[in-house]
Amino acid sequence: MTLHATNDFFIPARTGFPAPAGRALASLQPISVYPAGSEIYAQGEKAGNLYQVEFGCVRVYRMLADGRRQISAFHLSGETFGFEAHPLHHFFAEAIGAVGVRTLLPAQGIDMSSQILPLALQGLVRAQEHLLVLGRQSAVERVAAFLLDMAERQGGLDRLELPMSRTDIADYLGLTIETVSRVFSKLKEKGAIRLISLRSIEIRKWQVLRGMME
Amino acid sequence: MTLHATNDFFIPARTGFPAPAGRALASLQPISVYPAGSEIYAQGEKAGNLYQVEFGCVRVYRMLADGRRQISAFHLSGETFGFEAHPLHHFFAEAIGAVGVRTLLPAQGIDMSSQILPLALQGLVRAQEHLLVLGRQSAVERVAAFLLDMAERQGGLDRLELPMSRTDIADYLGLTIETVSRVFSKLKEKGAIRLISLRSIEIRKWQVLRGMME
DNA sequence: CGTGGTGTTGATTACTTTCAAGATGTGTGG
DNA sequence: CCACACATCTTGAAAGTAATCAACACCACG
Repeated sequence: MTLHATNDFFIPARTGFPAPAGRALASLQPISVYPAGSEIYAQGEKAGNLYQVEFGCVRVYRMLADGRRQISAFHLSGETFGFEAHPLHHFFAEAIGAVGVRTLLPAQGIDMSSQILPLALQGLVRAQEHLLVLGRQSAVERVAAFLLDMAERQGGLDRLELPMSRTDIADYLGLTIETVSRVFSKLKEKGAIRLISLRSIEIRKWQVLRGMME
Repeated sequence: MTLHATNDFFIPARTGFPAPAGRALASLQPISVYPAGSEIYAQGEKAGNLYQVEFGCVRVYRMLADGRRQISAFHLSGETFGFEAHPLHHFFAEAIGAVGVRTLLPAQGIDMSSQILPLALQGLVRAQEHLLVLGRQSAVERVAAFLLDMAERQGGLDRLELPMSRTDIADYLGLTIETVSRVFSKLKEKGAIRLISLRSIEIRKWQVLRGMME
């Protein structure tokens, strides 16, 4: 699937998520809109650009030869992704739903390291914290951690939106969709959460979820 | 355990591992020697320094309240660690065996971002690749990936040294020591590896290990 | 030559996956 | 607006993998 982005499109950044930070980095760049499921970059492609999400959600992932997939991160409004240590991409990035992305071109001559470094470090800490979840936490703990993380990134309100499918959640948490579904049901039974719709959740007992993360 | 490093010690960087890269970053800094098991920094401490391993091996990890531990990375000679996005450390760093470390102090006024950024990105890619291992690979695959990674970082020779205990390996791979031990035995039976000693391994069938990573 | 720490091996248990079926939701065309 | 079809999600039963519990072997140290 090699859909291309509709370029040079102006879209007001209305997302329901917190306003993007650090926009000063490249305010002149236009926003590209990627349709649902389209590829932003692929493993093996030339890397170099950075991308800032304006609205929507992006998944960054890696694949094994047999089709197993691990999503290393979801990126919501205001977050920056596309960091690579080498000339070629090691990961895939795809739009979940329609996504508005500001491409930050590597300015020739100008060193933006000091602006980029904090963003890279943010990603590094996030990844390392996720290692703890994948390496040492049970299915329930993983889902609880995920919900709390998503809630926090959306402003810490009781109600949160899940822009991604169960499959995406499973591939992010290192579980199967069935297990994710079962855990959702269990949390629902316990009254910790309420499913307003499939992609919309209300957290009713923060303490229960927090207690599950230890 | 708050052992302190023996400072201002000159130790020739003889390690058996590849020579450190990027030493120009702070060639003036003295080497600190941390004794086996000592703490280099702890979660909650003020962050800001970077550390470059001169010899030995460092483990960086996180803990859950109930004692579960996830090692997010081992750092060998020449590698740099200590990156943090926030003013306080989110992780612990400890010496495995005796370790020589060059502390890179944050130079006031001078912006070293352009030198630090590639190192941070290296760590980011490493962490994200490890996510795939923890999230989607079986015990055997994890151990195989670990051995190949260690071998590669030590020059790609048939013989490799494991500076860390089985417990450390388990906590890095998200397994128990029993499972790690069993996988080692299984690989030994298959003739893929030979245990020269507990901490010294010969890889006899690279293809078998590689095949296990998919 | 004990002694404590580390590593190995075996038996059982527990959790997650896999396989399978059914339910719910969404989008399209009539 | 409804009906159908496909995709996504949920639930159940069986199977598999790694964890846990337990005993023993090995190694380093005094």
